[in-house]
Amino acid sequence: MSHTLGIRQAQKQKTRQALMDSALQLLEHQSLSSLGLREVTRAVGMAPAAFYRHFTGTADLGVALVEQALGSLHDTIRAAIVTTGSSEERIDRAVALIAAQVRTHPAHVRFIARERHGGVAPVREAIGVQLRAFGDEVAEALGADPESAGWPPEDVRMLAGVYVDHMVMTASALLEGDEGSEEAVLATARAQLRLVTLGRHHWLD
Amino acid sequence: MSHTLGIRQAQKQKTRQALMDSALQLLEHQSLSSLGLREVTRAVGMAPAAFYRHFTGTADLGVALVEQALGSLHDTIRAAIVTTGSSEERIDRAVALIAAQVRTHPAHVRFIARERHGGVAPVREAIGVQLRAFGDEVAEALGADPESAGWPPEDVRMLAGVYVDHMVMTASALLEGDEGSEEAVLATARAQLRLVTLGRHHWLD
DNA sequence: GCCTTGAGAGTACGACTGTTCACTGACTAC
DNA sequence: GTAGTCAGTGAACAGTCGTACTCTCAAGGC
Repeated sequence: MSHTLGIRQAQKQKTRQALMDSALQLLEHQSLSSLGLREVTRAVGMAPAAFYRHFTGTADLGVALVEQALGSLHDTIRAAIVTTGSSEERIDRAVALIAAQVRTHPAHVRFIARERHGGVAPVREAIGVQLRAFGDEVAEALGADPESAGWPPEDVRMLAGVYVDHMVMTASALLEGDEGSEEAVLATARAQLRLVTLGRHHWLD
Repeated sequence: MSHTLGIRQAQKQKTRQALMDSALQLLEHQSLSSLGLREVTRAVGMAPAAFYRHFTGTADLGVALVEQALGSLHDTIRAAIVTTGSSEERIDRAVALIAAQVRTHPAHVRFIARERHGGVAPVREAIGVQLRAFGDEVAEALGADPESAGWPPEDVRMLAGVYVDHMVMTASALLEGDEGSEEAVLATARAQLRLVTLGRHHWLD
């Protein structure tokens, strides 16, 4: 599949990426429904009309951004679930993973948090699909865990939903707080996961 | 304090409310950062310049909407926490309360969910203040509960945060799903609360 | 090597935006 | 009763917006 693509295609993908990067930067201080097509092209330094060579409109660009922000995260998350160790260690690793993701890709995280309930329906839908996919994958991983033996599948899926929601909440909490409060947010996140883990241990009592 | 206010002031408050109502309606399909001042006045049927008699801009209007959407909810939530009964009964009542709130004021709930991480900083801040106040109030109510005896205050506050976050998540989940999936969302919400309650029982083990 | 393709430039269009200003006329204080 | 206050009007301002059009010219297929 990785056949070398021509100079032309390569250049097109490059400017497409430039459009997405500039858009992501502009979205730091506004939401997608107010992002102008001209605004993006101006930031990249090209004519407005050229935008249409890559996207049908800003909504389309938003969907592409969702793909980029969440598409590559599936394997990472799946791997995080199946790590071994005590509950405490696994919680630490999961929270550290979220913190790392927020630190390395803050703009992507902000975009997802902002547009998850934002005003652009296709983008909302795309994020919903991705998060539901995360939930399914986490549920599958949890189902394989011996601790989930005897659990009804819908309860496993419910628990997976808690983990995914908590991940999103923690990520956006990290963005909102000033950088000094990072450790406090992470400590709360760990405590919350401990609470859930405790409930999980006694679910079938 | 309830001294009859003149015809003039009454009329002003009336149009102010009309502006807020129209804005809320327009915000059903877009976010605040893309809401135009002219758009709102057009919906109300008055001249654009008159807007400034009531708000300094759309951000100011948004903050007023936050106040209206969440300001009156404090007593309701506080009352919901202190109800008696078994854990199961209390969970049912809490979830029913959320469902009722979403059913009676869907536009307000959508606005809060959308702008909580939206592109307008003052509005984000106002929502954050209100939700933190909810958390504090819930924490205070939880602290009075005999079940929380021996809990460190920060753990009580953490638990309160879980409840508030869960409330917001459930509310927005109700909005996203089609009306047929309401009972499924509520069932999941109840299960999640049961999980947290279970963890709560064993927190000090 | 030539012919086709297509990314991007440049220009122009009408519609819409936030903000200002002088104004009107119903209410209110005295 | 009269003078002043002030919510709302209507016109005008300079910008910005999305979109359509023709044009250019480097890359790629044959």
